[in-house]
Amino acid sequence: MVKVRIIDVAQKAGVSKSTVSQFLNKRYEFMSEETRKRIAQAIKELGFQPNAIARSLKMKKTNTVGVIVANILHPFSTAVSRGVEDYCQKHGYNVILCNADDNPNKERAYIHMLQMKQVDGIIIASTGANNELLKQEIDRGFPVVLFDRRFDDLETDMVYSDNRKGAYMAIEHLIQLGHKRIALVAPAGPLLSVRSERLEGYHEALKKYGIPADEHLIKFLSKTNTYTELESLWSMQNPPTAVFTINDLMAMEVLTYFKQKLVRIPEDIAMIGFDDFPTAHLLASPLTVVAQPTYDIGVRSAELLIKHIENEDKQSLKYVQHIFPCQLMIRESCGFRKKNGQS
Amino acid sequence: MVKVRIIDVAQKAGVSKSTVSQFLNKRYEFMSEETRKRIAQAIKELGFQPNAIARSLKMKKTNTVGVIVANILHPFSTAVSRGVEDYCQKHGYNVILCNADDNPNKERAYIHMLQMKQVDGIIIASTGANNELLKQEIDRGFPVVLFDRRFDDLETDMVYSDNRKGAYMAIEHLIQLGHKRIALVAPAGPLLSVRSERLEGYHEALKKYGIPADEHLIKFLSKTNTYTELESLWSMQNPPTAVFTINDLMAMEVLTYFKQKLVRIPEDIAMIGFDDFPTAHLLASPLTVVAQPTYDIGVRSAELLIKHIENEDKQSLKYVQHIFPCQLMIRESCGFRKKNGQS
DNA sequence: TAATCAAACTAAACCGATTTATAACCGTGA
DNA sequence: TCACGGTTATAAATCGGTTTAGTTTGATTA
Repeated sequence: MVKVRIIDVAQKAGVSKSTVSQFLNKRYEFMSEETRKRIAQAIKELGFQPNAIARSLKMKKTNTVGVIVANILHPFSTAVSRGVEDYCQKHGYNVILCNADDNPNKERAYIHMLQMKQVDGIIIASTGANNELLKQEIDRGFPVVLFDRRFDDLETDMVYSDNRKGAYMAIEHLIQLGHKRIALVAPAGPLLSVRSERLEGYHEALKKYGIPADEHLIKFLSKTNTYTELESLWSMQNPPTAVFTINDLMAMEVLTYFKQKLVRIPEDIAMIGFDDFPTAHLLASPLTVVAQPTYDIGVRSAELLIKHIENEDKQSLKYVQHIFPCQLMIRESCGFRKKNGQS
Repeated sequence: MVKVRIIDVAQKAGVSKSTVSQFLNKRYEFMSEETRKRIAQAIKELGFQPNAIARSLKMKKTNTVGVIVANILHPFSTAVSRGVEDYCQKHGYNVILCNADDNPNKERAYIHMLQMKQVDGIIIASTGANNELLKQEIDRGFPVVLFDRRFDDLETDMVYSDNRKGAYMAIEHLIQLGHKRIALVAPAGPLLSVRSERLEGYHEALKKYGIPADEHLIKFLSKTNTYTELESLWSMQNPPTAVFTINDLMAMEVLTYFKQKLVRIPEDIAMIGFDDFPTAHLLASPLTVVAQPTYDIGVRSAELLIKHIENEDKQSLKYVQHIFPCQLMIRESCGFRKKNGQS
C-alpha cells in the first residue's frame, strides 16, 4: 500500500513541498504559470491525493461532524440523518452517524469517541443523561446542536417541532369526529420534552373541549410490557374509541397488536400517529398522522452547526431555537375521507 | 477551545511524553507502580483525551471504515448499514456512511474522499461504473468488500444473496397458485447482477413450468416513466394476474399505483415483492416477499472487511464469496393464507 | 575498583501536511 | 557597480501523538 505524498509530487515537479502545498490550496499568486503546470502534471501522473489526516492535524479541523441519534429504529431518525448528510455533503463535511440506542452509556462513549476523533461539532438527540458532559463541551466552545428534544439546562442551538400543538391538533381532530375516550400510547423511560409536550397537547385539547381525562387511557410501553399494556387497554370495561400513538415506533406496535387481534381501523377504533413514515399511506387503513418535517429538521440542524463551526468570531453568535410546525395528514384511519391532508 | 495534550499530562506527572504514551498503550512493563499512578492521576485531573488524528497519522490507521450504499432510500440499504455499524462498533471501528444515490459521479467522489480520509477499508454496493478505480485500489492492497452486487471483474470479498433462487421461489409460488401471466417490475438503469439474476430466476421458473415468456409483461421503471409504464401494463388487452416486484422501492411504487387505481390485492391481482421491509406485514394486503437477511449481510461484510484489515500477512488471505439464501415469506398478497413463512 | 547489567525513563525522529520567515533571482535606477 | 523592490520559491517549525535508540541510575559481579 504505497501512498503518494506531497514530497513525491514535489520531487517529480522539481519544486519544494511548500510550493506544492501552495498549489493545493490554490494560492497561485506567487507561482509562475510554468511551475503551476508542472505541479498539476506531476499530481496527475502520480495520482496524488492529499492525506486529510495530516492536514487535519495541522489545521485542527477535520471537516467531519458527528450525529448521535436516540434510536435508529425510528424512521424519524433515519429521515433526520438524511437531511444532515445531504446538507453536510454539499458543504464539504462528512458525517459519522452514531446510534445511542436509547442507552446513556452508549451515548457517553460516542461523545468521547467523537471528541477524540476531533470532529468539528456534534448534532445530537440527547438522552438527557449526559447533559453535564455536553454542557462542559458547550462551555469550552465546542459546537453542539440539539434536535428533537429540548433541554432548558443547555445553552446552544436547538431544532425541534411544535409537539404540543401537533398533539393538540390530533386530539382536536378526534374530538371533532365525536370521540371522547381517546387513549394515548407512549414509550416508557425518562420524561423528555418530546413526550411531555405531546402529553401536554393531549391534555390541553381534552380540557378545551371539556372532556375529563382518564389516566387509565394513557399507556407507557417498554420492550417487555407492550402486549400486556395494550391488552389491558383494549379489554377495559369502557374501552377507548380512538388511540393516539406518540411516535412512529409506537404506531407500529399498536398496529401490529390490532392486526393480531383482528381489530379493524377505523371501524373498531380510530387511530392517529405522530410521525409520518414511508409506507403510512399504504397500510391496511392509511394512517392519519401528525407529520414533522423530518428531513428539514436534519438540514436545519446541520446548517446551524456549520454556521457555528465556521464562525470564528464566537462572541457575535446568538443561540437559536428553531421550532418547526407540524402538519396533520388526514388519511383514512379515523373513519372518513377528505380530499387533502391540510388540517 | 483549549485541548489537553500528552505533553501537558507529562508535565503534570513529572515524566516525559514517551512515558505517558507507553502508559496510554498499556505497556506498563518498564514503569514503576509509582509513575503509573501519577500519570493516571494527571490524566484524570486534566480530563485528557488522546488526539486520534495525531495517532492515526503516525500509525497509518484510522479505525474508520467507509460504507457506500447505492441508494439510501431502499430500506435494504438502511438495514445493511445497521449490520455494518453494529459489528464495527463492537470491534472498535467507526463508520462513515455515504449515499451514492445511484450516481456514478457521486460514488467516485465518495471513494476519493474516503481515500483521502485514510479509511482502513471500504464496503460498497458498487454501481459498476467505477470498477476500474476500485480494481486499482484492490490491487494496491486496499481492503474492499462488495455487497449486494456481484462483479466478476473484481477480485475481492463479496457478500450477496442467492437472487436467482429467490426469484425462482417467488415465481414458482405464483405458478403453483395457478398464475400464468406474471408481470415483473424492475428499475431501469444498467444491468447489474442483482437484476439479471432475479430475471434469470423468473425466466427459469416460467420455463420449468412450460409457461411462455411474454416480454410485454416485463417493465423497467425510471423516475419519469413510472406511471405510464404501469398504466400500459395494467391496461393490456390480456393483463397480468400476478406481479413480481424486483426490490422494495419497486414494490412501493406498484402499491402506490394500485392504491390510486383502486386495484385490490389479491382480489384483482396477486403480488410478491423482493426484500422485506418493516411495515410489509401491516399493509392493506400484507405483502408476500422474498426476504434477504439484510442485517446479516451487513454484519458479514463488516466481518470480512475487518478480518482483511487486521490480517497483516496479506498473502494467506483468500477472497471469499458469501452467498446468503433467501426466504419466501408467505403473507396474504397472493390470495391465501398459510401458517408459516417457510417455502 | 572497574566492568556489567537490568530497570526505569527520555531525547529525538517520524507520520504528511501547512505556514512563516527568509532567500534567490532578476531588472531597474542612481 | 551597487542598492532596492518585486516576484517566485524554499527551509524549517509545527500539529500531537508513537517508537527507536539511547541514557541514567544503582546494584551486582569479577
